Amino acid sequence: MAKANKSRYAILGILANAPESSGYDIQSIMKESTDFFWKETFSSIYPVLETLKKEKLIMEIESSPDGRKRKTYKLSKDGIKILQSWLLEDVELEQSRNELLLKVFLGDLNGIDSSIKHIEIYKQRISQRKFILEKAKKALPKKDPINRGLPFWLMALEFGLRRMQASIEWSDYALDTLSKLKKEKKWQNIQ
Amino acid sequence: MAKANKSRYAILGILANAPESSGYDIQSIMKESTDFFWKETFSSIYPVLETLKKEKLIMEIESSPDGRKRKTYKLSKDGIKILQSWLLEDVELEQSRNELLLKVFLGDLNGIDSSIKHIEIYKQRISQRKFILEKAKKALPKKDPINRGLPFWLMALEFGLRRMQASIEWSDYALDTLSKLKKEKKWQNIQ
DNA sequence: CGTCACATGTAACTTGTTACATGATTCT
DNA sequence: AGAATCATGTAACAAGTTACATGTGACG
Repeated sequence: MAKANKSRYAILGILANAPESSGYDIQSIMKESTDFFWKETFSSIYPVLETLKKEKLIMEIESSPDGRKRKTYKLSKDGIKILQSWLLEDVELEQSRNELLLKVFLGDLNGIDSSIKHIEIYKQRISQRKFILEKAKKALPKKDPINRGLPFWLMALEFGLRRMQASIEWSDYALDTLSKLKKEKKWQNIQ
Repeated sequence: MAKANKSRYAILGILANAPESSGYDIQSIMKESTDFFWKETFSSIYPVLETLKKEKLIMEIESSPDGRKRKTYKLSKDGIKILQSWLLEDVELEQSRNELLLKVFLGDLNGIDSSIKHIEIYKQRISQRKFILEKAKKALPKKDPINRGLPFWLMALEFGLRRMQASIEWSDYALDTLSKLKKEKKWQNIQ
């Protein structure tokens, strides 16, 4: 079976929660919410929006010309149906590549210092992201107190936070292991 | 800049550690070791091998015709250089999509039971994978006691184990949250 | 004799990314 | 006036996946 186009469901999903959004809005909303587990670029959003319109899963809303030329959309009944049936389908487990791990795995080809550097940078970046997510979590309940989707967003957030925490702890363990290895002379001066 | 072809480095890396491997071997080795963070299919391995040969980064080894027709390869000096300089380059942080989280995030569109089901399946699958990884970890030191790459592989393994553990714990938390939500009547019978 | 593991590849397709291209409005 | 943000798109390219296609050797 051909790979399913999942961008469309993400876009339908955003549109379901935030009708009268434009392509630009969709990207902004994703940046504020789904960014750490799902991103779309304009180059994918606009064509998908076009396709969805042709398939009558979304409808363009006539906008009062309030200045900017925006095209805004909302879901059609078919769109809701399609989205909901996708939500019911079993999840395909993501099988992503992890370049850091590949480099760590091949670390013996390259000297320990290089691995240490990679992991330090990695730890820093993840910590930054975690910080941003923590801020988002704190801001959340005030921002949108009666939003039905709130507990679901929190759950997703929590997933990110816990995984990031695990990654940070792993970084510390790995850095520790590497510095011990480095002290054992046999690991030094490898090229 | 165009996206770098990373398959080539993974393949070079395997070949560096296991010279005289064939495309088939490379896939088997990856299946046994890098599988949880890096996979290649035959459809990518064979063409990449061909390209690498043309670029003189690997060389085909004349094999004694010991029955099966296999093409085996080893790195050239240039191949080693290219691989090592890639290993030194900063890691590009993976930004993968997580379909489960997208469905969790949009959970309010679809009733709680669906989310529960997704997460239960997810937890099961991750637990299975973790079990496999744990077995690999236990088997490791006996299998290859003087392998220089061993501590690096262990580090990668440990990353997988910790992340999976975090995912499992998150699953429990999420299932708990959902079952509480479900008890609050207001969340029931949503369509 | 049949099946599993070994073994190598091609073709078609989907998808996503990067770079390119353009222009309006709001804010300072 | 200039910068930032709003706003929408196209074109070219790279990469990976699935399905297709074929054949051998070992083992029970």
